[in-house]
Amino acid sequence: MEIVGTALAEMTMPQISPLAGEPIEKADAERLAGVLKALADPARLRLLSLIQSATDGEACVCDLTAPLGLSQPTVSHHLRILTEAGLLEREKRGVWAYYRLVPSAIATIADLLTPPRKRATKKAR
Amino acid sequence: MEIVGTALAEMTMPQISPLAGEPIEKADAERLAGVLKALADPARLRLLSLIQSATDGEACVCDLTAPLGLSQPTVSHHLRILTEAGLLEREKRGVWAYYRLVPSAIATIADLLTPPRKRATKKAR
DNA sequence: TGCGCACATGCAGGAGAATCGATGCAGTTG
DNA sequence: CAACTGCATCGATTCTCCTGCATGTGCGCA
Repeated sequence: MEIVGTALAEMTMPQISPLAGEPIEKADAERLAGVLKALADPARLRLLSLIQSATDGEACVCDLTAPLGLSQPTVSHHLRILTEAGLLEREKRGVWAYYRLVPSAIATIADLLTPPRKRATKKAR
Repeated sequence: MEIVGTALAEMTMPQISPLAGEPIEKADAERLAGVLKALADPARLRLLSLIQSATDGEACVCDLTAPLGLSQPTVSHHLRILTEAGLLEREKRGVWAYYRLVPSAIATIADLLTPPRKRATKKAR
C-alpha cells in the first residue's frame, strides 16, 4: 500500500528505537517495519552489497541483473523499493540509471535498532 | 519454510555485513534477510518494545495481547517467530510462559548492518 | 526521422505470511 | 479427580509480495 514514501527521512529524528525506555507507538512501529521490510529480502541485500562494492560506489541496472540471476524488470522493481525506502538514490545519465547508497542511511537504521547505549535520553550522567 | 532455526547464532561470526568490502553470498543474504524479516513487522517490533520495557524485562503472553490488540494465538505466533530468529528466549514458569530479549541479539543485527567502520576485515593496520 | 538500447511500468500467477476461531495440552486449584 | 487457566497448535481465509512476460517511455544514433 506504499506507506513508505521516503520513509527513512520521516523517522530519523524521533528516538523510536524499539529498545528505548518505553513502548513504541503503533505508527512508529509501522514506519520502522516498513523500512526493515525493504531490507528483509535476499535480492535487495545483495543489490545493496553489489552497488556499494562497485566502482565509484554506483551501478546501473544492466550491471546488476546478471549477478543476481533475476530479470531486468524484477531488478528494477527491487531498486524502486530500496529507493522509496530511502536507502538508494537514483541518477539518470544518458540512457543509464545509476544507483548509489544514500550516505549513512543504513547506519541510521542500525542506530534505531541499537539500544539507547548511554545516549542522552534522560541525562545519562 | 522455516529456514531460520536459531538464525542469529549462525551468522554472528562471519563478516557478512551487506556493506562489507565485497558482495555478499547468496546464502548469507538469505540468512540475514531471514532475521530481518522477523523484525520487519509492526506487531513484532511492538512486542520487543513491550517486553523490554516490562518489569524485570520479561512478560508473558497474557500481558501482551491487550496492548497489541491482537488475539492470543496471533501473539503466540509472533513470539514464536521472534524466538526462532534468536531475538527472544522463552521460559515456562507454572502456567505462564515468560519471554525476554536475548542479550545483545538486536545489537548484533545492528552491527551486521553497520558499515565496516575500521573493523578488522583484513588487517586494518 | 526512424531504429535500437536501457530502463520503468502494467498485468498476472503463485508462494508466503498475518490473522482468527476452534481445539489440544499442561499446570493449578477446588 | 474434575474444572479452570494460560498457552501452543491446527485449519482456513485473506492479503501481501516476489517474479517474469509483455509493453511503454525516453534517450542516443544512423
